[in-house]
Amino acid sequence: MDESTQRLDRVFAALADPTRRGLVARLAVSDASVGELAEPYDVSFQAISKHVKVLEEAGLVTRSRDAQRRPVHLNTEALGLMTTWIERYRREAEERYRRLDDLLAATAGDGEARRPEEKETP
Amino acid sequence: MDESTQRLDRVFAALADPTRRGLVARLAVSDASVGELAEPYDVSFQAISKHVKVLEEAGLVTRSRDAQRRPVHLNTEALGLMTTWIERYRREAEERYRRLDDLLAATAGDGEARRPEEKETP
DNA sequence: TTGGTATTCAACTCATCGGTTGACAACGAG
DNA sequence: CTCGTTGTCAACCGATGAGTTGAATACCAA
Repeated sequence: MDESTQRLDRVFAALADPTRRGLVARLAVSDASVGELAEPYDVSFQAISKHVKVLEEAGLVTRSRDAQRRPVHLNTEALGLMTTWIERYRREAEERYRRLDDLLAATAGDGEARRPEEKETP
Repeated sequence: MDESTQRLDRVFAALADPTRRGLVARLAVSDASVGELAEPYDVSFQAISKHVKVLEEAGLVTRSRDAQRRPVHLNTEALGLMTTWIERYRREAEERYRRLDDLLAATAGDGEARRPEEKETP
């Protein structure tokens, strides 16, 4: 399993949890301490600390290394990694669907409509 | 837990698995049957069938309903849902960082650099 | 009907995950 | 130094997830 594959595993898994997505949304507004992040949630402080750790291991956040004040900071580069992956395949598929539509339009009435991936008169 | 929150949970969780990301990448090229999808993998056919089910429940793929041939089809709308979520916060954060840089540039040499989210002379 | 092909369902195992509580560590303020 | 604040670590629990194998279903074909 290659390095970038594991990175993608971690960022997608990190955002698969609604609490962690909430933390990311909060951090988009400003950096915050773990205590500040935990305040709106019903779960224990430690649970939020764990969530932040997951985000950190995914590379989605970083922490300034000064003792008491350990403000959590959103890393937009990691978010960009995900959109790059997603958009690559979304665009590839949409481009294909567009070509398929063109083909169907061009051959309209010319016998039965066919999916292009099926063989043409083998 | 609201409906769109659950939907986001499922799409992100679906792409947190390298096998499922591989299936999505494959499906971007063309629709395919479960058997075709399973061929490149070492795991059992049933395991791939399960993965496809996860993608389907996340809304990432659909299946044409004709008996034997049950071709799996990539749904680009679900991919768009994810990028919409991610890009919203990425842009929000990047905009903020840009403003912070501007502020720091404007006040360069004017005392010590400060993070804008900390109170100004309380 | 009897196959054959393609796919799903069911039951099970093992690892991981989100949550809890309790103890511990690091530091600033008094 | 001692205290309070802030945060992490460790051990545990119940649920979920990915994988397995074996049986069942659904349909085309001979």
